[in-house]
Amino acid sequence: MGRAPCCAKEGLNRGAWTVVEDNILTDYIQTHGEGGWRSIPKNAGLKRCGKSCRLRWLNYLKPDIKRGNISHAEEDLIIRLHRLLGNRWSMIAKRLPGRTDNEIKNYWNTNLRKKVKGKEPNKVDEPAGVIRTKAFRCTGVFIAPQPPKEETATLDTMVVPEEPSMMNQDLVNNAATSLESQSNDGALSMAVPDINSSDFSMHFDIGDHSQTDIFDSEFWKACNLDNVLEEGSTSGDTNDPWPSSDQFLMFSDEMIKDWIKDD
DNA sequence: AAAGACACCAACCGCGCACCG
DNA sequence: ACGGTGCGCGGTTGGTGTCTT
Repeated sequence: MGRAPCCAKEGLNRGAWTVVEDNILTDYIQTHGEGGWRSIPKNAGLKRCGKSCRLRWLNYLKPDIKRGNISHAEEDLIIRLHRLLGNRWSMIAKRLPGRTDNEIKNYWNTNLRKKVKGKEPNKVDEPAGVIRTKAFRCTGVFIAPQPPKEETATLDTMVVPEEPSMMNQDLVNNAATSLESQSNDGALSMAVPDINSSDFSMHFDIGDHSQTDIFDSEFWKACNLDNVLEEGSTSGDTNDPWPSSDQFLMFSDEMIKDWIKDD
């Protein structure tokens, strides 16, 4: 028995959406909210598949969608995240507010793939060392101190800002506590560092927690890393939260190798 | 100016997962 | 525990615009 199609294909419009269809869908969702995609075409009077409606809304009509002109900082972040995550476009998109997975995927395929391949000729589409969010295990995270000013941060440098306002001892303590409390199997441990120490660094084992868990974790929030990104914005646009290329949170190759180590 | 090649990107497709009864 | 349903994801396709010859 095959899988039932998501909707009957007969009598449905296909291809590019018209302005009228866009308006109908927008009006309907603004009135009734997102969700229930399968029922939207019928209720809104659209001759479209529910999936198609969802895609159109999420990738094009949604009000907070930022279109076009992917900045240098965004491009930089996409490359870095792709290096970490591979083709996990939705995860990458989550770190780029206003950008959709489809847009990032297209941008990668049309612009960045060539660029990255050119820089790293031996790379395949899915770079070695990407974090597979399900199959791979992340066993440790190491946060290194900020490099000296004159030292240019590389793709392999993970940076945490020095300013106490962004990351103070309380936050670090809270981060450790919150992340540990999220570990229900006791697999996680973390040494709380002294951030005033000149060789401040944090290293902790995170057991079976995935990359997704890290991004969504209280730890990430407690470390105020999203604010760190905002502080680093270089575009001058207050809606553009993205930092300059030397201010990103990155993971060293060593860490990545450790994460993907098959145990 | 015309035709072919190439680039871009919106949309489609099929699969897997989560949820619910 | 199981099957059905809805949703989200990543890969792919195809239409359209732009560039090159």
